[in-house]
Amino acid sequence: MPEGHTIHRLAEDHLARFGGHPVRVTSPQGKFSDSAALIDGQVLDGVDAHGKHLFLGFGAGWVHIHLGLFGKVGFGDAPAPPPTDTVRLRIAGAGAYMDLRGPTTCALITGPEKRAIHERLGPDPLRDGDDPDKAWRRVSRSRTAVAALLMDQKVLAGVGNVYRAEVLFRHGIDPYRAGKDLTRAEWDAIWADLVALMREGVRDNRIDTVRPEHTPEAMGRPPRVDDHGGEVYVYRRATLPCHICGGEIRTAGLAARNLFWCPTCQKP
DNA sequence: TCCTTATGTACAA
DNA sequence: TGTACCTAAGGAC
Repeated sequence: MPEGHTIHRLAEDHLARFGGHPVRVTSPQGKFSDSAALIDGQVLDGVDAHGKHLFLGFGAGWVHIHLGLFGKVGFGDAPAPPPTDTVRLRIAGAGAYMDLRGPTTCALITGPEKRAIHERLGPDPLRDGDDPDKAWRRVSRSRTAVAALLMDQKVLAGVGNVYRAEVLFRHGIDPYRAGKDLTRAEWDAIWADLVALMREGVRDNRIDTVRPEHTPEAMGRPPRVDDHGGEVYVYRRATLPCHICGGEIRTAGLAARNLFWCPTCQKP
């Protein structure tokens, strides 16, 4: 379930549960066993997150985690139960444990390797001080559809399929519009909105994008929470009525992912 | 029990 | 553009 807000939240959660104390590190599934042995018993002394990349710092290096599409982190209270055979990484401390399953990446890397990852990622709305101008320089020169640019982690880090669909809806922007046809004001508004939405996402650990005046309650419709855990305008709402205009939400494939938008509220 | 689907990315052709 | 990879849940049989 990972967009950038999930990863930043995980960084905070790891620090809160394990920071400053030695932990047991194992790989019940086996693929991370050699590296786990190198950090087992060390102190978690720092965490970092950039886009969808999570970094856990130990004396021996950084554990680089990318959840991909299927990866999941589960926390629990100590004592940890026997792990199941799909647990790639288990970290167990005095009061809590975490199990990582199904990640695209779980690897022990060096400081320079970590730096190289930061260098190939675009600015992240959740990293204080990241510069939206860096993203604007690429967006404003590109003929690529803005919906594809928002998902390109080299342009902008942390936005995934939900935030891209929702932020374009909130700004009434057609997903197929070329990046170079966005105005500077539109880009600044999108960035500011992502900063606010994703910070809320970290705080609440879910994606909510519907403005108070558009909630079902405010619109006189029955209350509802979307089945991915938050309240949204268009994501996975294909063929359902738009919260604002009542027209049908449309879906189409774009860059191997499902795109959702309202053709009435997001005119070309 | 099998099939589909999913908030992602990398690499081959 | 297609395909491979990692896992689990839900729905169709």
